[in-house]
Amino acid sequence: MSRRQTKSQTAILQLLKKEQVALSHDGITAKLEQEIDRVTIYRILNRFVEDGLAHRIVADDGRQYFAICPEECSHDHKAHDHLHFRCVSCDRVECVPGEVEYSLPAGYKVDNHNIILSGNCNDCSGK
Amino acid sequence: MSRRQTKSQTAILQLLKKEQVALSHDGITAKLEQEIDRVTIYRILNRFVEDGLAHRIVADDGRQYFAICPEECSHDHKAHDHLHFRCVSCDRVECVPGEVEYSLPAGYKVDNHNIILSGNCNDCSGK
DNA sequence: TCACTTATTGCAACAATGTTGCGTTAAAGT
DNA sequence: ACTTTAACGCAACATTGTTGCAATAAGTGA
Repeated sequence: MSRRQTKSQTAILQLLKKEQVALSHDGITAKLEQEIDRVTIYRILNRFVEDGLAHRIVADDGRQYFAICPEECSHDHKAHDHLHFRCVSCDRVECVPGEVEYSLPAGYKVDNHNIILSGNCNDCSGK
Repeated sequence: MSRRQTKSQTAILQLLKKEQVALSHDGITAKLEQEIDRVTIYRILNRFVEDGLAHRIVADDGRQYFAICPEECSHDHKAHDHLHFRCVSCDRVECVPGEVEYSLPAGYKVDNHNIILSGNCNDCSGK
C-alpha cells in the first residue's frame, strides 16, 4: 500500500525539480540519462499527481505536461489556478505565477483549472 | 480556391449553431442525422476554424471541441479569451461569457488562449 | 444544358499519445 | 534471509487526429 523508492522514480523527480518548466512524457525521455520504459514514466507521473507532488497540465497541443507543485499548492492539489504558457517555438510549458481572475455563473463547481496561453515566450519572441 | 457548399458542411454548421455548447468530433457524430465520415468531419471543422467561423478548444481531457464564434470575436479569431467550462458529468463544454484577467511578464506574445475549468455544471452539481 | 475544373468526400493507412494486462523484478518489513 | 507486494518492462490495445489518393460533385463558363 505504501510507496517505494526506486531509481526511476527519483530520477524523474530530480529532473522535474531541476527543470523549472513543465515537461511532457517525451521531454522527460529526452532529458533522462537512463532509459525508462514509456509506460513506467506515465505511471510514475500519474502517481506524482495522485500524491499531490506534481500537477498535470493538458496543453493546447492536447498533450499532458507535468510540473512539480510549489509549496503553496500542496494543501490543495486539485485546483492549480495559476496559468501556464506554452511557447510554440521552443515547446516549453512554464508556470506563470499570479492569480487569474474570472467570474462564473452560480451553481458551477470547479474541480480543476487548466489555463493555457500559447505563443512565443520571452526568449523566442525576440528572434 | 473558394469554398463550396456541401450537405455535410451545412449540416455540421447548423448543428453547431443550434447547440449552444462546444462539441467534440464524436459529439457531432452522435447528434448528426446523416452519417458523415470521421475524416470529413475533422476536415470541415478545421476549415471552419481556418475561416474564423468556429473556434477550437482543447479541453483538459485532451480532446478538441468546436464552437461557433459569436459575432464579437469575428474580428480576431485567434485569441478567444473567454473561458470554457467542461462538465465531467454530462461531458459538455460551454463557453462562459466574460473577460478573464491575468498578468503576464513582459516579452511574451500570446497567440492563443485556452482556458478550461472543469467540474460539475449547474445542472449536474445539484444531483 | 453540357462539359470542365478542382474542392470535397470516403476509404485505408498511419502517427501520436496514453492506458491495461500480466508475468517478472526488486524494495521494504519481519 | 525470507516474504510480501509495489513497481517495472513488454506487448497489446484504445482513442484521437492526420495524410494520401482515387472517386464524387459543386461551381463556372461556353
